[in-house]
Amino acid sequence: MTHFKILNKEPNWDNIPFMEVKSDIFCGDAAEILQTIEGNSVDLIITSPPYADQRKDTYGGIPANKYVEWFLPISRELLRVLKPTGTFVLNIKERVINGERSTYVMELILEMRKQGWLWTEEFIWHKKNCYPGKWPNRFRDAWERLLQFNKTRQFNMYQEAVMVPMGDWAKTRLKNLSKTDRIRDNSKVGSGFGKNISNWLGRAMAYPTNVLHLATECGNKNHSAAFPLELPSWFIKLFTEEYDTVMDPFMGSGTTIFAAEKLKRNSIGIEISEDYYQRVEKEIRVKELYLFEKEDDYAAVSNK
Amino acid sequence: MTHFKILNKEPNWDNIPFMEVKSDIFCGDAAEILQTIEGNSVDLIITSPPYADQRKDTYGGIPANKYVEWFLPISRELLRVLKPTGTFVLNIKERVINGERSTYVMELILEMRKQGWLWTEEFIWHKKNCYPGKWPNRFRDAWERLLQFNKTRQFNMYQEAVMVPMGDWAKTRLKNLSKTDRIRDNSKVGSGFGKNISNWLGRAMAYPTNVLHLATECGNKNHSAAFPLELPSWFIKLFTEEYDTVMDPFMGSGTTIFAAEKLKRNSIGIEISEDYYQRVEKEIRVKELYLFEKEDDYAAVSNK
DNA sequence: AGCTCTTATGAATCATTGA
DNA sequence: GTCAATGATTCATAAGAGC
Repeated sequence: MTHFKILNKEPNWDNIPFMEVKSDIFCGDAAEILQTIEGNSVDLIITSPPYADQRKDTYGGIPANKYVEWFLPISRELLRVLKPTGTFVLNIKERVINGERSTYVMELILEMRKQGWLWTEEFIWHKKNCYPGKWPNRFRDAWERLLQFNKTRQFNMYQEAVMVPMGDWAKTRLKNLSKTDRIRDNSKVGSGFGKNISNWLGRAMAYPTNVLHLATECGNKNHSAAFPLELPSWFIKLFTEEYDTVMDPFMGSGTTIFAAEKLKRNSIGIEISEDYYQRVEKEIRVKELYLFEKEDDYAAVSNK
Repeated sequence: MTHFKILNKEPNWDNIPFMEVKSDIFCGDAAEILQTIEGNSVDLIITSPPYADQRKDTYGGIPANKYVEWFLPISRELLRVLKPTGTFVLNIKERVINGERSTYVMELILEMRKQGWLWTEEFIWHKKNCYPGKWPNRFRDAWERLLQFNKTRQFNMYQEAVMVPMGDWAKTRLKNLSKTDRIRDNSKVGSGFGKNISNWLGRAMAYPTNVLHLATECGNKNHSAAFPLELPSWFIKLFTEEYDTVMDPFMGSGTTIFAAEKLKRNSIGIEISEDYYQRVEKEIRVKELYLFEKEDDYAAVSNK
């Protein structure tokens, strides 16, 4: 009954969303289901598609040399459903084949650009607790690509939503502004304590970089999530506002969908595996039940 | 006279190399000079060529759309001079052009594979102190690629040489090492953190991953190094043994050459800028002088 | 010696202006 | 219309100074 605790601590019910966002999930092939989705309707697509030759049981194991031609019809549909201001974040990493890194990711980027995608940025997900192991000619692989694609150069980005706490230096530095800071500032702004430094005042937060340090999910719930909840959460905060629509065409265990719900974004999920689909649907229903219970609690509270 | 201090503290001269390794440096165009180098003679090539449109003053700033065709003749020669067991580490990062990441690095990888290179691995250099800045649609760029290419699948790799301390105790111990301790240790063993410290650390060592966390060089003397000394040092230790040959066809300020000297590897450097070349040559001569002085000191000590 | 405090700056990127 | 030059923005790190 964890939620009762939460309820007791959070008596201001007005702020709690009640069925405000919805999660539409579909079971089926991504390329086909996508055709039923309205164009220019999605604010953020974030997904971790099956990597080549992996998860054979689920996706039939796309061979590395067929990967690009398999993905291109999907990325074409994604381009269609995405809003002009939207963003597509693709989590992917090439696997090692015969001692070499495979090149399908690079080929995919080049082909997607031909489709009209802009390859705006490549974030690095540094996996702090990557899989252990030892090989004679290779170290542990501790990073994955997070490729950012856009439809236009004018996409939405809400940088303030993902600012991180600043280091301790800020406090001391602001107390005693160094000579260099003054000089630099004066030379550029030319007016004593310029704009820059006043921006620093009272600021405890800094903008992040394009390197994300996240651990992989370690809680084993029988099914492994492609990425930790923080990963889609970070991009959802960065590229969408509340009540925007987030899509994951390879939903898997539903990490993206649950991150969206938590952040009050509508979401669309597609999953080909009946098993995964059922599990996510069940979890969504549990959440709905929780919300209904909360409605009862709300009535009880207002009766007091 | 800093080195006299070091000498006084370090009377055991036997461990110090005396002109054991040589550094051959050339001033000229890399593609041309390379043709004079013997085939199958180099154990490790590590370099940071000018990035597209970068370093215009030195290299004329190769445009992004000409980059691949500019580099391919060089990489062909590098393939020739590298030993079959050798490794080529290429430090590079694509720049942003018109809001998009440029694709020349990916195209280069694809073309180099056609030349016969194996694209074995991609290390990430996480630049902890990356360039500041703020833009409406982009975060600070905090990483660069370190592409590993090989001639054959049977390349030399000495993983034990780059093992890292494990656990918090080791970290704080390392952090608290005084400067003189580090210098003394380096000068004696010539291989990063040597005997003394590894004794303190005991057996608590782990293999690293393919993500390197290094700051860019700070407090430099007028000329900027492409990468910090630790970067070539790490790869030199990983891919070569003492008295092997290390090459940097874009020597720049000579970071790779000095790292090789310090680790007792022979080195070959090529640099097109007369200015950079002179500076490196001068520094090499200073080191030779230092070694001669040391010989005198040795005589003095043994007379006691 | 071991702290804290001070100082300097780095393969950057975007919007704007001027040729 | 293109293209080159300029100004504005800004944080983590290390070396050095001071106690």
